Amino acid sequence: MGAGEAGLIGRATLEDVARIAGVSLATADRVVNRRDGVRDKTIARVEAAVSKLGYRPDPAAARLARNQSFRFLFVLPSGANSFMTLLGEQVARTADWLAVQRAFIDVEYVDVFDAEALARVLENLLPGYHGVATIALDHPRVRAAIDDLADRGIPVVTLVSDVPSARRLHYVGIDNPAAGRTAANLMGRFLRGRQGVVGVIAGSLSLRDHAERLYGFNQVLTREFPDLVVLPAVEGRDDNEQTLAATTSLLQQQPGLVGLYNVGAGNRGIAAALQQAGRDQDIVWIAHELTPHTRRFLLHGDVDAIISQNPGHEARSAARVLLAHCSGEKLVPDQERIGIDIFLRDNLP
Amino acid sequence: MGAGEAGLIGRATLEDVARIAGVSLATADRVVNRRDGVRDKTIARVEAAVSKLGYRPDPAAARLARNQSFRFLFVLPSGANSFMTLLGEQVARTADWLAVQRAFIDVEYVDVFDAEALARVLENLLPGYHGVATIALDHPRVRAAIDDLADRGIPVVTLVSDVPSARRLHYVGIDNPAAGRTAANLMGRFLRGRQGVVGVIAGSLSLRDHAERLYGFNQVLTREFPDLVVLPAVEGRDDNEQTLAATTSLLQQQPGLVGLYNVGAGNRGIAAALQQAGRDQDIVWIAHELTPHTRRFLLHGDVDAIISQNPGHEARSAARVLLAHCSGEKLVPDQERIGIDIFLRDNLP
DNA sequence: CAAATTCTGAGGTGCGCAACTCAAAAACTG
DNA sequence: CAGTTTTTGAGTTGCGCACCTCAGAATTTG
Repeated sequence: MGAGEAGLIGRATLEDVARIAGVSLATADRVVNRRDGVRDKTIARVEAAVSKLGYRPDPAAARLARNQSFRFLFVLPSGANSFMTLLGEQVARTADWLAVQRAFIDVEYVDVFDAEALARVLENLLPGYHGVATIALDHPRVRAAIDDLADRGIPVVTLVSDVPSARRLHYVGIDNPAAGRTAANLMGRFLRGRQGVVGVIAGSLSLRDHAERLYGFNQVLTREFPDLVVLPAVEGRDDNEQTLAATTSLLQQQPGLVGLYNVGAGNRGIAAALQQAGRDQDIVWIAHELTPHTRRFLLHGDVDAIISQNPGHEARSAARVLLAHCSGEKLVPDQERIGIDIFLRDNLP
Repeated sequence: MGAGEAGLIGRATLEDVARIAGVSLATADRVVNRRDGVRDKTIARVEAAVSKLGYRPDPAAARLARNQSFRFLFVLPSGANSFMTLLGEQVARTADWLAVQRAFIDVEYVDVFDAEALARVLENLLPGYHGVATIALDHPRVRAAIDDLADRGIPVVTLVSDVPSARRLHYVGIDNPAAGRTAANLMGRFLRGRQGVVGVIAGSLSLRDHAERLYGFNQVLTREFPDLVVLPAVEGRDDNEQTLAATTSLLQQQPGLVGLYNVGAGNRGIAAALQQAGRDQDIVWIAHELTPHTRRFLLHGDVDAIISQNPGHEARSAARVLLAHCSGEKLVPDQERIGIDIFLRDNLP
């Protein structure tokens, strides 16, 4: 079963091309691999044969012959909230999957909030790496480190959080302003007909992704839902304790609170605060990132919607982008587009 | 750049395994390929070396050596609504991508509603195909045809619409009851505080996916939103004209209509009907499948939410599942899970 | 027209593996 | 212990390609 039958389907080989073009294998090879020393007329003949036969070099054989392999470094945050833990797991599984493609992933962990530490890792990248993927921090030294790597021909992809001004090859992650707008849209519609105040909690306003989400959220909510008033964001440092405290004081100071948007992590803190105040079912709460915790809160009806990104997709996408860049293969662009997922209780995976 | 360095990373080869195990290459090969004629003691020695070195056969080299290739048939509906057109395009792009993996896709078109025709195609499958993917119809003869193929060792994956009772290898598509529940959830929340009637339009109640969505929709709406009354579904045959007519008469007969759920295609008909009645902004309309048309309706504020599935993901997933099955590779399960996408105006791709 | 230059053909090697043969060695049998 | 069977070693071939050499052919130049 599944045996042989190569000739049946007739994938054209370089030898076929050479025969059809009436040249030798060596010349055909020179043409397809863009080596010089071939007359234009001959090149045209070979290319005609290529397109006539629909010849496409077998990438497996090519990689085998070139005997090349790639090594990538993933730099992930060490202070692990649930989402980052998921991402770490997915990177590990991606490594497994990539090994099969003759590519290898190493992972290094640095403190999320420590831009200097991240920059140091990038600056001291060991030789031998063909690419880097990292959760970037938008900081001058990080940006410089990324540009340096780019200058050295080492592609960098930013993961989850971008540094648009740096010469990174690619950003793998969601459109954060759009995510914020989406949250606002849901918030506004879920609160239809109610007036009141909407609280916002962010991890840190100096995290680019959080700031962008906030921007989008405010934009849509103030413009399209004038019955609702958005409070200034308070910082929870992506930490459950601090977020609990912040939420509790928010609840006390704002009796008219009808909605809560958590831009970052720390959702367990919010759940605890709402429960203590007995308002877990009544306040419309929108959170980010589907994790075991937020999933539970959603199923219980505490969280009303989760805006999320798929860590598995992101890990694989980062790897694919790096690999495709290094080996000159092309990729399917819309396979690498990370969507803004909306999860309600009924469409949970 | 990107050159060589194979040995640096040290992917172990079979030869390494043989040397470490103190056996010949031939014996190592016998063990890893489960050929017999090797003593248990020797097998153990080789396997120890395999795990010690972390040896994993290079699948590219293996496929090259086996010189095997696969051929799959995709059976798609010919009566093309927008979504099916998208799916067709994505299958074509997948074919392109698969060619690189030494696998080939042929596409055949049959009428969506003609179960007999579909069954005939499956029954008369040409030899040489290693697998089939099809938008299935839940019909006895189709089911029998699928089971027959399964008996002949030809894997069948159902695409978009399933036949759970048949021995298909895999279903690539969304959980349709859950999609219906998701639509109901959104409908209920978007209509918070309003009372009235919700109309439902389906392509055909004999299409399994439509019936399932309907079931989920009714279930949630009646149970959780008692202020809303769901009308019996009317059929639009996934056709713009018929759907226009159905919607128009619905609008006339139901002055209290506040929501509209279209389970299938024909959304252009709905848009026209709503516009003619001047109710395009007022009625909450939830539709399925993100296409150029529904996208436009969503941006205009006519459609309030789109429940969708990603045709590109589905096409690639079907191909990956078939390929992995045929070549005995394993796949990443959650990469093959098709999610229920929710699109609002703000999170459109 | 000869010399210099540019092209081209023929051939080889190796990548890691599958699949095979054949002979030799080791392990069992009676 | 001879005879049989099972296990192992050594080797070959080919998959499609990349990359290399070298000699000979075709073309251009002086």
